[in-house]
Amino acid sequence: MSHEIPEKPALEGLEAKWGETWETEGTYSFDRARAVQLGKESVFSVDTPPPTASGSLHIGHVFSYTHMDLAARYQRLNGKVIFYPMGWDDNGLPTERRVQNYYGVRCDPTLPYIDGFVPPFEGGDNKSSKAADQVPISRRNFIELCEKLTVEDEKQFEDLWRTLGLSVDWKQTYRTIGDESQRTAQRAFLRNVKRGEAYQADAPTLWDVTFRTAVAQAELEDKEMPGAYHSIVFHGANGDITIDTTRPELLPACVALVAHPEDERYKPLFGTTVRTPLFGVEVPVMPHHLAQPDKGTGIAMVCTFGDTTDVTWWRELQLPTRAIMGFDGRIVSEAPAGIDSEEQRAIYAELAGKTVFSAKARIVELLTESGEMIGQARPIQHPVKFFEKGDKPLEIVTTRQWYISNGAKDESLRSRLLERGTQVDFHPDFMRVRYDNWVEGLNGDWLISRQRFFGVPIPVWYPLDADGNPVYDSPILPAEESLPVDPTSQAAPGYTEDQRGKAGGFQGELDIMDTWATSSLTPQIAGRWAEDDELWNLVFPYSLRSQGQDIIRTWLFSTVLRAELEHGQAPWANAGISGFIVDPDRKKMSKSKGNVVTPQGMLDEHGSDAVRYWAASSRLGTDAAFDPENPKQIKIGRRLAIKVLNAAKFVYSFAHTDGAEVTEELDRDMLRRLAEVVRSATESYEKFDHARALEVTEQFFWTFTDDYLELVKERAYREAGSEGQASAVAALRLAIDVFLRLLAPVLPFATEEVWRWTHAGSIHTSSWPTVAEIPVNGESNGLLDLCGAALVGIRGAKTEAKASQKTPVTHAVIEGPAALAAAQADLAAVGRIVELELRTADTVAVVSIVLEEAAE
RNA sequence: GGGCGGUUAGCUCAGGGGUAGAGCACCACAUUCACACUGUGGGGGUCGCAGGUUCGAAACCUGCACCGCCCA
Repeated sequence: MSHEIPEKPALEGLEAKWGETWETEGTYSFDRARAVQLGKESVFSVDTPPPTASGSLHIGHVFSYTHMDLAARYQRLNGKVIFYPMGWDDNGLPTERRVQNYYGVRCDPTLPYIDGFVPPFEGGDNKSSKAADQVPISRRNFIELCEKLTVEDEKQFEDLWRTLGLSVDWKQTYRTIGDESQRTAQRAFLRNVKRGEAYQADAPTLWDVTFRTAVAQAELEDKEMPGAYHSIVFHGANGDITIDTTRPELLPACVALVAHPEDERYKPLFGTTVRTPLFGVEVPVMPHHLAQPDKGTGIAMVCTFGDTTDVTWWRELQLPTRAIMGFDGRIVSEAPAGIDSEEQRAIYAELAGKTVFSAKARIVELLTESGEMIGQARPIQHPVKFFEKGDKPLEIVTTRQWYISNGAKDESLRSRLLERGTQVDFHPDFMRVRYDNWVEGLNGDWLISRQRFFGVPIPVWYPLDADGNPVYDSPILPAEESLPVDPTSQAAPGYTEDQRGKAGGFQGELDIMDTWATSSLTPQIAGRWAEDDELWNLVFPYSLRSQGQDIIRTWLFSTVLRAELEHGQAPWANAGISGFIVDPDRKKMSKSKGNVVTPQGMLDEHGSDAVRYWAASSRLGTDAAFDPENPKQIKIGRRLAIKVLNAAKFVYSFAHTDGAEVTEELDRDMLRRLAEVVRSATESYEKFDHARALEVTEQFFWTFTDDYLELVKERAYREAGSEGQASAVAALRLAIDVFLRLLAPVLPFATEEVWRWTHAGSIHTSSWPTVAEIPVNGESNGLLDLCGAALVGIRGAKTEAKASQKTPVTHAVIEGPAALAAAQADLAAVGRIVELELRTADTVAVVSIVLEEAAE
């Protein structure tokens, strides 16, 4: 049943109206039966980015998620069975931080659970508040709040995506903290362990002292920070040696001095030892190529650990460990090996318990008193490694952590990963280079354990020996059937809960997994890997991964890695990479600025089709400037959507003759042009070039309304079935039918509205237009363009005369190719020309035009 | 320091060896008969700079400058 054409069509309310209809009709549901029947080749599966359910969605999300939806909608119209799930990334640090601020609490795992706990407040301003003001609560209470808040966030996110018109199958949703995700993440991890791809190691680990957690390479960020060189004096057998350091507080952790092997100044010292100032610890002087002769005095002190170069020296020169940095970022109370005498211990005690900042100040005083520091500290700016979400510089501490091999130490794996990269079609292609660079630059395995609370538990236990010490080398693993498990609340297999923590018993792993360890498995989670083989085989490998360029090194890479380790193949055929949104002044849109205008506000104010048009007009991989004060592209999109409604309504107002043929030459030429647009738009969508498809469609649509529709409307107004009338109306209606489907991916609401005036079902489950369905196709004879040129001449003449376009013309002479004669009547009608004379010439020109005298 | 993109009209961008393009903005004109969230027309550019290839370069090559991003 078709709907009535409204008196005055409008965009307002279309989102709610059609969103509801699509939901009840199941327009975007994954049609599994059809997929099974037609086979995997018929399925177009999308690996969607689960947005972080911790803050708010911004305009950049709308941008890239629309790009993904355009591809899905095109493929759906093209007859594919679409598998288009949506997930929420709700585990991890961002959620913890948001919960802390929103409810004014913080997690203290040592506290007992409080039944019916009521947080001090709700709806904090989401700015970092002081830990001292937060109420400490148990891990279980904390996690309950995490779940409560993320469910609320996710509801809002879903509402926004529905308003935007994402053609997601809302029955296919998951949460990265949900049981299914935990089961998948733990299953994949267990298989990694069994194949030797996941392992534990005691290793220097980049450590964030604020969050008290280990940090992976992918989460690092360099920041330029002020620092200062301190010149301090070491004592050798043949005199003193001065070194420059920015970290004098690490002096007790000093294990060696290094200089470049070719550095003549220090060559004689290699192989000798020197004594550290204040502590008198004997350390070797050694050569290493990473020492920079031009930096400071050219000889550096190696501490365990000041920075990542120290780690390299420590490993390659096989130096001892004298760690002094605690997990809280304070100097540990016990002095390291080598500091043995009363006197030295007393000096060390002055530093113990101090923060890096205070320890530095005190040791400078001590060195100055002892005369072992030369001059004052000299301020410099230098890059310092930070956790990307952290506020304090990272420290390096030695801890036992879980790792997954990522090719950094395994050339065979690395080359396989590079190979997989070549098997994915990147859009645009140059984005592949970022993946390649990342893989080639990996220098450590993937650290996946995190000392946090809200995430997927690492599913292992450790047996305790007779002395009650954990035997890390023989972890106890759960059976896959028992997943998901939480080792902190469930007893290890073969043990009972009362053996927890007892000699001869077990202890559970406290750490959780890095959030990327879960989100790297989005294809497996959404496709129900190892749980629903039929579904899995239909959707994997996926057709498309869609994401932003900023997470190529994290999400894209880690997904390829997990797919390679688990399945030995690339996870997708295509990767569509969206650019990001920049301010009018070319800066990356910041939250503080971008949040002034919320996506929901944009959608409400301009309409979803208009916002989608804006996103669709940018190509993949291209950054888009966006000025919330003046959203030009959005307004243009809105105008297009309104034009679609009105043009269609106009066309449907003409008397229509069933089965009429398109006989008039002008009508036939318009259809030939339309066929060319269909061909071109199809080719563009096949290449994931939605912007090009939109451009060619839109351009011809305006030609269609401004020129063709004007040229034939007088003819179309005539009595039904009269000379040429039926031809015009048949051509108009066919063109609208085709245009609607060409524009449906970009303007799903306006096109659906119009489509239902004359069709029973949804436009979105109709079929993509083809050249074959247009009865006239082939090369255009140029008639429409000739008429367009003649129109410009006529209109120009009237504008020149400051006359209305409706002013009648008593006589006009138009030159042009002889073909123009085929449209003589239409030209005369649109120009209101009583007597139109055509003369043959190479180019179109209005030679003379005589306007009727004004009535008054 | 290495890599990747970019630099075309006031703005946002397309194009890509053969007469410089679109939309917006601007200016002028029109105005109730699909559309005022309107229609028509107009002005506006040494295509970042310097070399080279070519009959011909905005496009291809080389170098440089500047902007952005990624990695050291």
